[in-house]
Amino acid sequence: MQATTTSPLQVVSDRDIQGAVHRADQCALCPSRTLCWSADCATAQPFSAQRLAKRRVRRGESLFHMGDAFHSLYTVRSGTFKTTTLLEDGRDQVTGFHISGEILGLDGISVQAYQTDCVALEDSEVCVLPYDYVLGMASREAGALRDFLRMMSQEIAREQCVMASLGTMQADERVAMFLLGLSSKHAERGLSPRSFILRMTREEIGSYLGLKLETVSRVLARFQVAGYIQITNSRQIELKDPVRLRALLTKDAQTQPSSRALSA
Amino acid sequence: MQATTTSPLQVVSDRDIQGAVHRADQCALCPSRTLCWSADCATAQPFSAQRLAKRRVRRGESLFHMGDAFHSLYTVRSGTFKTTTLLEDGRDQVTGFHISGEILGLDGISVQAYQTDCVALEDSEVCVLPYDYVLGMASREAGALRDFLRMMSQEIAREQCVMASLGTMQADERVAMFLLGLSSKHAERGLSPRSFILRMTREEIGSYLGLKLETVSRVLARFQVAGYIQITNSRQIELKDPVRLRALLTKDAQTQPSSRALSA
DNA sequence: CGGGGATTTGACACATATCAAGAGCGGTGG
DNA sequence: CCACCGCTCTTGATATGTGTCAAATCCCCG
Repeated sequence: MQATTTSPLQVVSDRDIQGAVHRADQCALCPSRTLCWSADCATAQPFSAQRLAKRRVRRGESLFHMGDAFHSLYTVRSGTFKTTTLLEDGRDQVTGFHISGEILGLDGISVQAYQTDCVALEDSEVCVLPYDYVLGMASREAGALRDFLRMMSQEIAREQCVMASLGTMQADERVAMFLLGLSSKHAERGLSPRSFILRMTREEIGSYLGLKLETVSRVLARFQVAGYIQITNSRQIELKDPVRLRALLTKDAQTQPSSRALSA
Repeated sequence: MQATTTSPLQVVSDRDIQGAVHRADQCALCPSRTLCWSADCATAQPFSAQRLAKRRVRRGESLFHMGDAFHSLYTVRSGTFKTTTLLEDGRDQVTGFHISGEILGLDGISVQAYQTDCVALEDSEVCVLPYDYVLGMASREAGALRDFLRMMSQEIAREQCVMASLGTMQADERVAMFLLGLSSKHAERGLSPRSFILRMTREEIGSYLGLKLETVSRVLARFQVAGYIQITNSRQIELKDPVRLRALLTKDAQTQPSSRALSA
């Protein structure tokens, strides 16, 4: 705990200082190293003098709230987060689930206030990237700028993908896409793409996919009966047949079993 | 037409050279000046030496295709564009409508290839922003970097908003939000927020909102009967009662007329 | 003036929401 | 250790919003 050390970081809030500071070289051990933008930075420009604060967020706690003043971005070091938006009439919707290596808070830049709530779904840890620091980094280091823009662009593309699924797919396809998306995220991180734990509730999945929790539950049940997946204790998922699961997304009406066939 | 002039721009493709070049000071007259990122740049750093190519895109023509190599961003000078994604099974979905001052192509940065198709809905014109030029600009000018990140962040936030509407709203609300969104875009540009032309078809609106064209048509018809809007020639829209239209979005079940009430 | 896409409108089907009840599970406290 | 509580999840019966199919009209464009 060297939170009192003089630091080049200008806008680290009190809450952000809570966690221990760590050196860039520790990023070499970070599980999200190859995915983490700040780790890339560390490679591009040795900034061992720099210190990035970490912050722990326990299950159910918020990393930031909608409307909070925007000062920092965060990269997930460990754990899982959900981001949600609150609609005018009180309903809210999950806009994303995020695990190690992903950047949180990008939507806050435009209005200098976070546009979403961000809550940990399990005990988690993030790196704090003060925005001033990010801007400075991006100005000085062409590589950092490029990487950062790439991540923002990726987020835009990801959301377009979700929009497409919400707009054109039916329940079976949405859930299949959701499971396969989780699977490939895990694969990118060297974790098993076939077996993982759902850290979110059926309701949260439904909110993300524009479905009700009962529908999510029923679809998962059908997938299990069809032998596509195996569910243990509601949360432990094993993809028994990723190929047929993926086929649900590319179905050309006539060649694929309809949802009715699945329910039979 | 000085397309043969030696230019500092490295990666302007042949197609991009088609249009006339123009000087930064012409941006002073650009209708999207206050919204256009490149115009802001012009203000921040005089770059009268720089030349930005323009490009005309006629109704129905593509500005870029999904999968095309990514070299440039574009800002809309005049006209209207739609961006669409193609799903694996052939269905496609409109992910956005764009008018003057908006930036196109942001999703291409991450993979260096456009992730969407972009088609003009009427004869239109764009400024070409070669990405190398944008990167250079962002490195040299702190203000340009900030503005650019702000626009990307805004795009992320916009998409989150659409996701929320696709996920939780029903047809009436989606269409109301769509109309009000168009209205405020027009207001930002000093155009009438009450009266404007829909440059897109019912099918394109439906695709954007995750509805079928018939549903869009029916909702608009109900809105007209209810006195919320006035439609002339299918495409000319006048918002007769924006307040009640907005109230549809904030409805607390009991106080608002249901969709059934509207249809009666 | 003709033709073809866009739009409207109706009847009906169906996927998903809604409502409801019960089971499973983990945590907590006696 | 067990009993209880609350939350999550499952499953069934029914309701309903929207999709689907079809036909007629409109209107823009050549």
